Amino acid sequence: MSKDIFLGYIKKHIDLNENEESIILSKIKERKYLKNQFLVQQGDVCRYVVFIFTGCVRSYHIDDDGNEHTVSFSIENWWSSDMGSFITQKPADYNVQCIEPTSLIQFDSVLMEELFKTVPKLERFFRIISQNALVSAQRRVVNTFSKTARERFEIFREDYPDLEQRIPQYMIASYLGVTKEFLSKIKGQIARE
Amino acid sequence: MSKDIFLGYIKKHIDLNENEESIILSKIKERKYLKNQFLVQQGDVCRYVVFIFTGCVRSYHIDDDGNEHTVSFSIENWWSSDMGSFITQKPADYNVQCIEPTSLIQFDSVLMEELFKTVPKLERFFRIISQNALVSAQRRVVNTFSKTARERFEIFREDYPDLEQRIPQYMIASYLGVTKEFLSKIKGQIARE
DNA sequence: CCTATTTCATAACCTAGCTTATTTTTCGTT
DNA sequence: AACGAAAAATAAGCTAGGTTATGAAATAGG
Repeated sequence: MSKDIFLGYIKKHIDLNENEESIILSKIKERKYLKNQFLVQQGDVCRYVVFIFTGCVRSYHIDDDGNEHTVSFSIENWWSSDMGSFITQKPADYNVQCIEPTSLIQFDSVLMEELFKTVPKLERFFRIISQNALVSAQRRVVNTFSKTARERFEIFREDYPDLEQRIPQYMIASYLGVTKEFLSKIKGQIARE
Repeated sequence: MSKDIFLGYIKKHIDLNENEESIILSKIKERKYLKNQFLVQQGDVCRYVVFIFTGCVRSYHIDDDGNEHTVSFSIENWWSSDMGSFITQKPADYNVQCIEPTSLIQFDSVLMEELFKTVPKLERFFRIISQNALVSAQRRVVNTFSKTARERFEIFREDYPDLEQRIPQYMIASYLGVTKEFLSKIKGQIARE
């Protein structure tokens, strides 16, 4: 059952006894979204952190010129949220949108604080998760500066194996920080080799 | 005294009783570095997370072409480390180097785990710190894609008020993701307005 | 105080990646 | 199956930012 996958994921990082497990399960909610539905919209306050069972979710920012910039893709057994908005409860900088039908587990921000009080170990869990996310965000900054668009595309393919087949190309371009036209050119180049 | 500043900083995020304070103080070490000394060198394992009292520290990666890319500057009352190396105890991706004489507090990775056991609240503290750092790293990715170099320079000036006067310009360029020549051009432009 | 080294400015030329536009392909809907 | 809309390919011309080179100014040591 899907909640076992979820607890299993947490237990990779911290130990939980049965009591703690049931407290956690009582505070979370399983939920399904259709393709294109939003978990958060830029400007709204983000109320949830989610853990994804199946499907795929994209976080992206729309800038003043109307261009989209993808912050992350989240797939099976990954987390997603607008963390800044979630922790401050201020308006979100990002849209978080399903690009496939998605089933997931939801952590409400209020219930999350309660959960931290009753199961303080979860602080450790989210510390570890957050540190890992920080490390990869920093690596992405460096890659953006030190690698060409083509190299970043190849890194994307390694980081997200076969996600390329599941999502439109313009989203990949907006993740790499190039235009869709230029990504198309890169693919042409690669194909011709 | 400087350790009070340090505890005060922690107490902005979590409450500590006197006992907890003294446990923390017993596990940390105050230390001074000279200008240009390294806290970590790329390839070594990072053993410390540090909290800076005075001075300034820069984290940067040297890529395969020998170019430097600055990940972050850390000044008074900020944290610094190669987080990826620190938590995995694998070789560091970054150099962490003092660009001024610096006095700081050091958390050793082994003592840190002990500290988490005796003062579990600290998990919460580092969760919050890490989430904040994550949020700003993600914002930096988006800015890199959505803003011009000049706009990023202006954001740098806001994010790090008057740091510009303290450090060489080529380091700022490597933080913005441009060459020092181009940053010099930008400054010329701004001056001419 | 003087010298050597590092840093900064400027400028000419070059290229990765952007813009705009057109055509083709794919996909969702009826 | 067939239509319209979204996505992808391709290409010509353009620009933000890189490269290379040279000289001037600031710093650090001795």
